[in-house]
Amino acid sequence: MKVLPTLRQLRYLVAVVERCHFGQAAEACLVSQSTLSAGIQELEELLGAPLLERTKRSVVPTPLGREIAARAKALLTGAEELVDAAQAAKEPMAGPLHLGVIPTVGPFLVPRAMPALRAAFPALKLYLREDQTVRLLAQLNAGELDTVVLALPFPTEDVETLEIARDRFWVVCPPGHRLCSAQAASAADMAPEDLLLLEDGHCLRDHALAACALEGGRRSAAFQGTSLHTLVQMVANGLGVTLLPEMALEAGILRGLEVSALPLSGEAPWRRIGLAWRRSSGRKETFRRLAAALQAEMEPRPPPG
Amino acid sequence: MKVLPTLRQLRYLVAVVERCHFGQAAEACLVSQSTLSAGIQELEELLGAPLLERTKRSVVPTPLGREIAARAKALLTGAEELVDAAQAAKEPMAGPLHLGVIPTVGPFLVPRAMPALRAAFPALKLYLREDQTVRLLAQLNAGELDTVVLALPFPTEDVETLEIARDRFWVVCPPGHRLCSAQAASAADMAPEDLLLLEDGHCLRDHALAACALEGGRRSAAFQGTSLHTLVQMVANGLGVTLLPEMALEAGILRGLEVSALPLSGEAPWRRIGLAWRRSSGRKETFRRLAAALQAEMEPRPPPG
DNA sequence: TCTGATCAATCGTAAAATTCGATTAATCTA
DNA sequence: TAGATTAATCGAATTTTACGATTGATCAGA
Repeated sequence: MKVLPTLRQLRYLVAVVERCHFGQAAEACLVSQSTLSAGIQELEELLGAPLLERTKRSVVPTPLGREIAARAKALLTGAEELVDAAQAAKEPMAGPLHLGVIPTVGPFLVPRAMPALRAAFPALKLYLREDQTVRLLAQLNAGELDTVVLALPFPTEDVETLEIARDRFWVVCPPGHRLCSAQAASAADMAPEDLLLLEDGHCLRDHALAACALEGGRRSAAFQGTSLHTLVQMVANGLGVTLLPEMALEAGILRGLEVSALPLSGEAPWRRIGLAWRRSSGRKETFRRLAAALQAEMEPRPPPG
Repeated sequence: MKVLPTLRQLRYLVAVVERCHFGQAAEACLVSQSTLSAGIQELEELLGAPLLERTKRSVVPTPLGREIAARAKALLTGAEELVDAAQAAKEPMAGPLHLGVIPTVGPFLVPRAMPALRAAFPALKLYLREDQTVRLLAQLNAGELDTVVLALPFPTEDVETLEIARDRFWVVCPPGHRLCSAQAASAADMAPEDLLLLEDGHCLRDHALAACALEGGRRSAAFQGTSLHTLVQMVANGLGVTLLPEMALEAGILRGLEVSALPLSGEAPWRRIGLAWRRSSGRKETFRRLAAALQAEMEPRPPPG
């Protein structure tokens, strides 16, 4: 049987490699600097190789140290997931849960669903974080988030998802615009328009373009907004038309504005919203129930004005 | 920061779940029964849930216990790989290495390549194990094997491979057979023959059939042999023809027998032999060098008689 | 129904480890 | 050069870990 390092030692290493500083690492690990120093040395002795380069006032991990630290971090995440699995087996809907949401969903889903979630799962301590898809997924994989609400599909493996809503696109145009009179707008209708979209990085941009069967490459930065509210203002000022997700309309994003909205028609004129979590997570039952609750909460409502 | 179990506790749990017996598990862990018992209880207390059902003379893991044990085993494997990575970074070609080989390669590759491997890597302690592909892969993923020599492709992910040889198929037929006079045999030539193959489970069976563009379903069990030597004997007795890999011929499998051999022609009349290892392994450099050495050793030789 | 055997839990004690605070040695800054 | 910062080292206190012996429960066979 092989001699293994302890998770404690590995935690010390990860802390030091992340901070390049013994004192700060020790503080983060809630131990004294001498304890952490000794732990690192134990690990280096066990592995028979230097993991850190101590040179003139700065600590730098060796290439091997970086490699070992990465493996160590994965092990620590796995150990946490193991504990989560035990906890969730007893009480799936209890304890802290770090939930990420993309910016084109968060402001509309959170106010709408949170009260019901709080009522249904009073023991669940929900910590919310809003960011773009790629960053949320990075945090998910780093174990900093437990689960994420985002638009499907997205480019990552090692993740499981459940769909919680289909969010129809609506075309929003200024008063008097040629599309206003129609019952719906087709993808073909959109091609000649000045289409206002969010800046790069927002998945809504790509999904909106896809729903219209359009390419995004040629669109200039001048037509990019930083939030859906900004886009609506630009439409109201006659700069063009935009596509908004139905949940934004249902949240009243057009209230008090002189613009018209009509549903997008076509093959699949919506984006799919889903809940995602690490394949290795220990709380899948928690996420399934959370997804079911979100799905119920996001059921389509009477069509928005 | 979450309180984590120790790897020691997890190792105890895995040992008990695998054996359903405290005493035997303690022996396997090289600790006393009381120590192991205490360790398990610590773990159950930490996780706040029973992992084992102690009932009348027998120990059975609870569903949660099984789940936790599976996760624990993965963590332990990961920790071993971490140690391997450190060791291999210092000396890639040193230490114990558990190598699996499929039965249609082992008897021909091992005698041929071992002496050179021993000479090239004297510090490498090679432990060999011969079994069929699926079992080798199971053992590879369980961490019981470090690397495996098998035929490509095979149905598994989480594994990296390098090709080490292309092993041509030869048609072996009894003296006076209609094919004997030809320079080579095509896939079409094989269709009407009584083709003798290994029994199910040997990947050589499937790859040989594929090289002839034939289906395996209709072949009866009566035409199945348990080893390549058996097949050759059956051919010598006039029961049909067979396909042998070139490395078997080079090893002299036909010596002293009244049979003829001619190369198979066609699109890809060979099987590909490769070295495989866990994607998460810490000894990739070791495997790359081993694959290179095996490849050099298995270079085609002057065509066999 | 007893008896001996088996098995996991428990207990008390010895050994080993972990931790901390204080100190040291080295390096950098003012 | 004095002071500040940082990681390593040391010694002592504490905690953890391990062991052997024992207990209590269950089972098999007489």
